[in-house]
Amino acid sequence: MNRSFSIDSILARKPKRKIGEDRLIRVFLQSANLWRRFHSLGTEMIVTKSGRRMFPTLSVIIAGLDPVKNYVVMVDLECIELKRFRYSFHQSKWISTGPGESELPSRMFVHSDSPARGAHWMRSPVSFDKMKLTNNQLDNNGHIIVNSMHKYRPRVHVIEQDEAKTRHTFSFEETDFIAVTAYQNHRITSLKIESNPFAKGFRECEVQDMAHLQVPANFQSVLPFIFPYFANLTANAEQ
Amino acid sequence: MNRSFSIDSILARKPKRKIGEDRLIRVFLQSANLWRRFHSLGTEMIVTKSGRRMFPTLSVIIAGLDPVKNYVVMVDLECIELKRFRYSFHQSKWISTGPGESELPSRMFVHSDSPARGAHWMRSPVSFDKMKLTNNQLDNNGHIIVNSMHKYRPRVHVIEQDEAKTRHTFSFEETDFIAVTAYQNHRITSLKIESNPFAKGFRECEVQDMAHLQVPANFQSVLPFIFPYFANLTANAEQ
DNA sequence: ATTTTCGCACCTAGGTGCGAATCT
DNA sequence: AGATTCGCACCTAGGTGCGAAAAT
Repeated sequence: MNRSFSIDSILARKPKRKIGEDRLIRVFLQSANLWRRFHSLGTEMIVTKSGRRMFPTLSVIIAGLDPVKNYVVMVDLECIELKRFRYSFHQSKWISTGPGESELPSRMFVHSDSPARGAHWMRSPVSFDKMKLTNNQLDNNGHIIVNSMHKYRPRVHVIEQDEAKTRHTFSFEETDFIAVTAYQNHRITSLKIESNPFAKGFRECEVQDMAHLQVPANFQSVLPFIFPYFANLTANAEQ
Repeated sequence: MNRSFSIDSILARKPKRKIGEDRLIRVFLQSANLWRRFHSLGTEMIVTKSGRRMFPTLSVIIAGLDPVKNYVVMVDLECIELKRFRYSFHQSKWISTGPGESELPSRMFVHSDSPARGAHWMRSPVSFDKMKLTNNQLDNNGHIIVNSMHKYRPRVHVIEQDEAKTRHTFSFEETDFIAVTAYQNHRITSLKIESNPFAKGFRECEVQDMAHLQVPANFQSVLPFIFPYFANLTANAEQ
């Protein structure tokens, strides 16, 4: 059957979308499983004067950008509960202790690839591993300033570099964390040690069977190389 | 005395320069003294399959850019003598041995800050320390491909990101080098070891006076911690 | 005979939590 | 008492030339 359309109805149609218009930008969290393991325990992030990385690292996969348009990608921290927290070792949980610090707008961590075309951002996961948190309110190293014992949620911002500078913002509940100067929940400590390669030194290795170990035949010839080392240790200890 | 000008002579004058036009871009070599010490001996750069950094690092100070205009900064290598070289240990000098490989156009090392505004490039020295040289003609890590035993001169290119894409190219005689897979001139080796922090392990330290060193009092108590280590070494050696 | 490759010990540079000391 | 700081040992990650072995 043939269909006919009135001129009016045709003119009333929305214009076809132009390429690059009304795109649906999507952002997916990387390492979501690891984030969830921390989240279920109550994620803590160490914060220091000189700046400390986050672990897990915030890293996202971005889709739906215009490959040839330029974008700036950045992260900031939203203080998601305006109160101060304290960890009750007794109850093994965080309890709020009154209103928190008045929160200034968070600094932005601009990803160093910015600005770059959509094709670049979508080619591979975008990692914010260089981002550091500090509790130094006077920091001038460009680190993100937070208040210890407060709760934050990272936000990823994708800004189109045209006249409109349209901003798209994404965040993930799994990445909530409380800023601390020292870990409170020892389960968090354990999970960090277990999963962060840089903390491998604190992992409890499986105890090896050392029954077969013997003093090597050449041990005597090796001793002279050891003496200065220990002598040095002693000398230092005496200072 | 009054001077008069004919209408014609006034019309024949060049128009006044507009801001941002006909700028005199200048590029200065960093660490020029170090480069000259190598150059006077005949600089050699190690080249490997997996890629090797240059030392000294090519680093330049850029001046005369338009602060708000965008530029791309890149480096390539010009093969400056189309012949193959050989080091005569006898005469302690490089001698040419016939025509070299036919040289394909060099790959470009694009500085990772590109594109950026003139203000950014002029703010601090622009270092190409991430650039790596390879002799693998099939390299797909984006390293700069060179022929061993050939002579090169790095070129710095500054490209204006406008319609014209004007390219300005700079190079420095002090940065000439011969690509090698192993150092030929032992004076070059010595100067590399002396000046490259990563080669500190090969420096001849001043021999310390160890007369004061003695076996520490607690040496016996420490021994158990050493035994497994050496036993391990021996076990490995026997495998 | 000359040139290249490869594993290695030894570095630089910097990211971990620990625990004693200190601050508030 | 709770929160923070700081030096430290122990890691990751990767840039050095060495020297034996291999390739050409």
